[in-house]
Amino acid sequence: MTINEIAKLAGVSNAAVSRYFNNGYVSDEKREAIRKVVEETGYVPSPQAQTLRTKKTKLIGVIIPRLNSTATNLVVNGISDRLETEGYQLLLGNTGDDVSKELKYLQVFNENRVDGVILLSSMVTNKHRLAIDKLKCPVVIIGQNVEGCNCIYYNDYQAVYMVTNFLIEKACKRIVFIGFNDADISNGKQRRKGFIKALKDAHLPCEDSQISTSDIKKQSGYLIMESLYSKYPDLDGVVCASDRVAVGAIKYLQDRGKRVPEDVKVVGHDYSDFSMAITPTLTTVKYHYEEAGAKGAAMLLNLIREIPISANEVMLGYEIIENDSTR
Amino acid sequence: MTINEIAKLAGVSNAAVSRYFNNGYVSDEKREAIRKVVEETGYVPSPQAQTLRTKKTKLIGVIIPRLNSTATNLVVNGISDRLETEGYQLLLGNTGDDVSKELKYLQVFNENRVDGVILLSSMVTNKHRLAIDKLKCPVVIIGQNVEGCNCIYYNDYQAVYMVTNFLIEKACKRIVFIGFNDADISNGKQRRKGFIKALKDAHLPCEDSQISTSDIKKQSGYLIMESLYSKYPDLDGVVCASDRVAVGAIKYLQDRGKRVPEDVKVVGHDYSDFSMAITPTLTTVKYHYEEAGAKGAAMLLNLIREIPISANEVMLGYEIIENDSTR
DNA sequence: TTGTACGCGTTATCAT
DNA sequence: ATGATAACGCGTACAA
Repeated sequence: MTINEIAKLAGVSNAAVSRYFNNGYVSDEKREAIRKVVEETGYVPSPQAQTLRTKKTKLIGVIIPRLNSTATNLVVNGISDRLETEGYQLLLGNTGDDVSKELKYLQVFNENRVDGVILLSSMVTNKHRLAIDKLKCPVVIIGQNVEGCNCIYYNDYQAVYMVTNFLIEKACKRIVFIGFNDADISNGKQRRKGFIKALKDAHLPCEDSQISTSDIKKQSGYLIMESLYSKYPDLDGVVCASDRVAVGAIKYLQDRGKRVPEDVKVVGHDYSDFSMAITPTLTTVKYHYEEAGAKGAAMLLNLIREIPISANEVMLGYEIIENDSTR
Repeated sequence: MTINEIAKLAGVSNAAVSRYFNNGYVSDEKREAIRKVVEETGYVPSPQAQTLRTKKTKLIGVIIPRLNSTATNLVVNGISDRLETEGYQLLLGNTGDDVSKELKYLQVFNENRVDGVILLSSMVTNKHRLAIDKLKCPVVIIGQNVEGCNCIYYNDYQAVYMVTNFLIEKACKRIVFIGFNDADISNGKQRRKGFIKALKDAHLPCEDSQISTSDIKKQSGYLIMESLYSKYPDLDGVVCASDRVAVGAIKYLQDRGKRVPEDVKVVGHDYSDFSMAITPTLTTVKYHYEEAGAKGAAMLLNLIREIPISANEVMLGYEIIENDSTR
């Protein structure tokens, strides 16, 4: 079904049908005739032919490492909700944790495939920067502060600073930190820095060996806690860079006969589903992921429409959710 | 950058460049000349113009209720991995749990927007069937057995039957079931049926009030367990249709002074992240979601390529993951 | 207000 | 093996 067939059926020219769908410079009678035929046939204009003419795809490329974390899910939901109301669709670039594919997708999305790109990368390198500069469409990065790029990110640094302070106020004296390993994300670094700053400001002991890193694997929270505990049997506070790790840590402490929160207070990060599921319920830090997605989408839309945006780098806040593990 | 500009730069005709990218009927010297120019310019053919000619979009529409469950994530990962290797991309239709949008997306995807559609619907109604029949491209449904449609689904019925038996073999005599509410999914029905059949086959008591349903909300597992316990203070086994509900149920039992698994054995469903995180670790049923995504994608590719497929309806197995909550 | 005619970038047909 | 050219479905400048 093409625009010409519709035109013939409605007894008008193809131009009239085109106008019917776009600017709308059509007399009432013809409009009605067209409407009827369109209704009957279920005709929908070919988006590819439209793109060929207009250079607009109404598509947004979204590059993600993998759909396996609450954070990613929420961000994508936020993006999707915002774009959907504007008639845009998401073209997914799932890299399966393969960083080289992030670059590949940046290239694939180049030549008029999408009107804009949202990148949820774990780590933006110089190669990324280069690929982004080559892009002909606007790009928004979510989750990291990359200088000179449009981005939405979280205040990891301050969040960890505050949550560590939170433990300090509850009279914790020997606090340890379980972060991400170095291969991981810049967020990890910020979180670690926040932890160190909080201890220093409170004049509490802060040795390198109080800080440990983990893979995001299953049992590692348990094992890391074991190692930390052997060094600091007097520890009374644990800050974890993720809820998953916190769960393992708590489990080790409990197996060891320590009571949480009476003997040791524990906080996690990211407000995952476990936080309410485990015993004791886990105090955690909630980032505004869905909002980040929505804000990123809104920023991208403005860039596409060449509407001036108020800020290229937007930092979002966080929220400390207090539960039983610190009471 | 267009194919004509490349042709001019390489000193050949546009047809030669086109052949270079497609069938490849080009002499070695010209091939090399083209390769060089393409390399230098970074030229990529316009997918829209290609589609206009070939009627192939290399896009697969994926309709999902929302990105908020492990199941959905895994299925989409499975789809994405399989399609990516074949040069297809995912066009996401996130309905935000609004069923009417499923129909909308089915229509949006119609007129040559995608080469095929994968539908992860919570419940396929007659309206869905109608919309699917109208589609000009093949459709695969994942997660439900819909007669006459291509689909991949799980053996919920047998899984619950087996896991209930599992409790029976461990000498449970009074087993209750917490399922989904009726508005939800056909899966819910199958799971309930499997439960009833297992009890009947074992000649155990099976009253209607042993079977309860829940929303997928936070605390409801806790509250439903409370209600069931008041009716059956002698209960010694609980089958839950989701891990989330199981967590709430266990919590209630523990608060009530019951020991899990010594006094009451509990099993969940879906092998979510909590299953290993809580105490006791949760025995659960794992469905092969990622495999379902991959198989669905493979089936769709065959349909698109008009390769005969061995079966239109594929049922996948499951796995009982035994943990401490039933030991 | 309406219709004709051209061009968007590509593939495919047809001569050569 | 190669190149000129028509055709895909649409939007729009232009003439009417």
